[in-house]
Amino acid sequence: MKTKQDTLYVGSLAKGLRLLRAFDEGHTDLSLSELAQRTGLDKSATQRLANTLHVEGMLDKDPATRRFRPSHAWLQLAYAYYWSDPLIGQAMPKLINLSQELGETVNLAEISGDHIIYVSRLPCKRTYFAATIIGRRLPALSTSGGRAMIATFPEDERRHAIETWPITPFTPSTTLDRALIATSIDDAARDGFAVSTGQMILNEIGVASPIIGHDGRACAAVQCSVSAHTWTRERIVAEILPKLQDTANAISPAFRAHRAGWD
Amino acid sequence: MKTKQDTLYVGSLAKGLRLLRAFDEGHTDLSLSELAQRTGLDKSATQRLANTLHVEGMLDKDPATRRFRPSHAWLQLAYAYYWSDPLIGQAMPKLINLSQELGETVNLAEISGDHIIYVSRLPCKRTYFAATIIGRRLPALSTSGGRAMIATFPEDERRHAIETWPITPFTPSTTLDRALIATSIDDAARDGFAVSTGQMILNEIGVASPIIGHDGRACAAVQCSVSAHTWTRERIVAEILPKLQDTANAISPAFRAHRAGWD
DNA sequence: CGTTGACGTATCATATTATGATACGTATAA
DNA sequence: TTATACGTATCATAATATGATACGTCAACG
Repeated sequence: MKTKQDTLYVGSLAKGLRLLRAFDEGHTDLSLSELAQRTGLDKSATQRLANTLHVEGMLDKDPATRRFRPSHAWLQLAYAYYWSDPLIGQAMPKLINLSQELGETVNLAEISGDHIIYVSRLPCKRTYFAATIIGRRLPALSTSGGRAMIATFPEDERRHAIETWPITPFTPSTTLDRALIATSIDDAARDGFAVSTGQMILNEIGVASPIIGHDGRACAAVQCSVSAHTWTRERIVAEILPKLQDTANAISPAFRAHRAGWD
Repeated sequence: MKTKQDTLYVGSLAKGLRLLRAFDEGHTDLSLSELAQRTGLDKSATQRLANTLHVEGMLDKDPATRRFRPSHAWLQLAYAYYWSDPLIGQAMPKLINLSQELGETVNLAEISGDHIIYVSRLPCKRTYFAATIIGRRLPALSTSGGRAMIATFPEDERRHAIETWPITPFTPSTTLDRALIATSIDDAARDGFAVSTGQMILNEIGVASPIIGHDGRACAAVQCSVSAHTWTRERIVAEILPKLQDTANAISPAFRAHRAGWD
């Protein structure tokens, strides 16, 4: 990996990207000062970079409050991403079928370092907002999708992930004990699917089945989230799992040959 | 608007953004040379900027082919966008209900200059890929959503849009005659909804109802696309339209007070 | 098998370009 | 009114991006 003092490294561009990344769920619109504060850049630099992003259409600016916001261009980037990811095109029609058959929310998650990221979501029921939008990153160890994927890794990688990947306590019932997670992943390796309960929000049950890539490793998972108020683990395994696994298995072969070793 | 030779304009950042925008549906992964060609930058600049984007995690790079691809970070930007757009949070639960009631694909479109952009899509049926992913921009005049929105504009703006906004012939039946489009928009102004047939793909009927913002102007629309093989205009008006309009009308008041004059 | 060309990579002297301290104008609150 | 915080504008300085150039590798071709 290149160091940041390299002659092949353009500092101004990197700083501009920091402005973009300053926006997140807790920071939906930012003033110039807030932007400077969050990026650690000084006021002048922030001013110039923010203005550039505004002129280039990457940031909207409220003329009254002078606050900046992500622009529609951010969605256009997502659009380009969707075309570039070979998995999406293969998976989308099958996911639509699945969500119609189940009548429950269906997600497609990919591994992204030690997190999973939701790349497609088909909400069928009212849930909390964050569960309805794409691009959300969650610690892989705390999600059914992440566990389903890790379960397909070779022994040493799997152990390394279980021991070192991050866990954030989202709810009181988020599993912090890595031994318990190891058990859950062992189960997933044996059964071919993973389950998580109450990891991200209370009374939520997630079940996921891996999409196997070119080398036997999963790089994605089909996942389904249901409420513990209306579902039991037994009913999930009986009614949801078969169709979920069929879908994941149908996507896997279509996906092979694509996506070798991008880093 | 600032000129590009301003001291408040950081050229390197703008050039970096051009690399990002070089990716689209027809260009899912690009080599260094292709990147240089598409951006008009010389080889050295492209090399440095692409390397920076790679180091910063904005571009993935295939170690074998040395080709660049959008990274998961592009979806994270979309995630941030969703939180920042006040309309989304209001609309999402209502859109989910609507799609469940109708059993047909439901979209949320916003106006973006002279185009519309799909910010949320809830596909229920198998359709072509581009119709299932967010961030797609289409000429406003050729879409039911765009027409529904334009119909809410004051007379002069409406006429200006009809006369000057772009039209791209996507299908043989795309309406190129602006007088016909004017009629369609007049109808929409009278009826409170707009219809389009075969504009983007053949045998597709779109129907849309505007979401009215703070000043009586629409800045978004709820839209539904169905197949002409299974639907007639009459049945659409009878069965789909009432629920579609209810949804749009339910979103409008919740949305007011937000989103003043961002540019 | 050697040649050619296309491409990705690396280097470096030059001056273009970003820098950030500073000062100004304005709105809000004390 | 005064004080404070913020967005905006300017400018001399030097840090940083520039792009011409050269090198290494691979594949196609004669």
